Amino acid sequence: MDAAAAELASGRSFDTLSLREVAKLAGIAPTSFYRHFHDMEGLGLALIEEHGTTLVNLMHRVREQAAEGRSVIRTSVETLFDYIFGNQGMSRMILQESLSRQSAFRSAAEKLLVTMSRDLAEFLVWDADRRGVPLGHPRLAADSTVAILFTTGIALLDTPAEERERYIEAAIIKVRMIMRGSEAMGQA
Amino acid sequence: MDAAAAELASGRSFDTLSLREVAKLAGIAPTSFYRHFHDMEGLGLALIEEHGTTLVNLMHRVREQAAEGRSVIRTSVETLFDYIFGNQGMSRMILQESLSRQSAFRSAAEKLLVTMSRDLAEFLVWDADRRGVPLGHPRLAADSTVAILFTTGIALLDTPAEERERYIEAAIIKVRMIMRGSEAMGQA
DNA sequence: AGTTTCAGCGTACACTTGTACGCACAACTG
DNA sequence: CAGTTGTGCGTACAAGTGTACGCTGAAACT
Repeated sequence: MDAAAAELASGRSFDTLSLREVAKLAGIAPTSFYRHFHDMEGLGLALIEEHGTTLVNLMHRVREQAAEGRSVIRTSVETLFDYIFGNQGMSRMILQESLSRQSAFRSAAEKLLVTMSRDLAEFLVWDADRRGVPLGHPRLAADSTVAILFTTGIALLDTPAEERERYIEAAIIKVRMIMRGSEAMGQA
Repeated sequence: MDAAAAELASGRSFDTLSLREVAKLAGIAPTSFYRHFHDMEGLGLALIEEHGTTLVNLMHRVREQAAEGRSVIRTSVETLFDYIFGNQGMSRMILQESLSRQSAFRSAAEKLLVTMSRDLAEFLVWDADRRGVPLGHPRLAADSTVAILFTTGIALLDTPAEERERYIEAAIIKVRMIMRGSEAMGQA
């Protein structure tokens, strides 16, 4: 799994990755691969699974901590972007597979994004209630936010360092814009 | 190009597509491929180029026509989704490549999305002026809209027919939400 | 102590891949 | 009519692919 993740991080797409290659990088014989996974598909699913739970837990924790103090939006965006930066290969893979054709990968990746969206929606509703500001279509707002953050985050990876700060600020504005829109729709 | 597009439409990802395979599907010998493209990369770029200009022109025309009568948002969303449906393979490829590692593909795909976003922003500003409603961060609003529409559109492809209508309505609400947010930010 | 399970290995096979080379024929161009 | 250019072909090769088969030795049970 480490070998595959490392190769993904260096830009390779998962389906150009061969069983033999992964085995060689992991320092085992090609045939020994089968002791661990039935397939390359098995490997891919295990990778998505692992990073998925990590990511979901991470965002959970961030929202709990951020409630006391700084802007939740800013903290969440920055944390997610940090994670994407630290796990470039996997993040790219998850988003790309969620856009692929019906397959085990696509289901796994989509499940993760849906979970993140559902969790975020739950938080948004709770937070809006607390502030007494009704939201319109909170689930759709969360959906949009997750989509925007992932696409922006991935795009950020190949952006020259000096422009990154500007892009992150732009992402924060985008999220705020969605929230404002949702609030406006909640009042109507 | 037709052979490759057909294969993409059936769910294959571009980089699992081999030169020999494309040649066979096109009914020519593998070596004849080189008479047309220097590379598989050449083929891919030509495909993106072709569909890119088609798509940009299509959206242009839709906005001109839609100005007289129906909701611009609704018409644009429906037209774009129709295009994505009619060109599943290419649409998927463009979006996936825009999320890949720095490469010729990624540049080409990104260029297309940026163009669409710029065009949309231009229209939004013009339309907002006309209605006397100032927009906040129109360029970011357009960015978000394009991202949302493409990701939603691709996701729609593998959605059972009976749920599609609901998803399309959801996409329209998402876009309206962004517009409302942009307007709210424009007033502040 | 005896047995089972686990994780590794080498060899082998049939298949696919990109591409170098040189030849053949059509369609234009002068 | 001679020549150039564009598009096609078959053959060949070295490299890489997934996986079947059966062997090993260590670790973990019973």
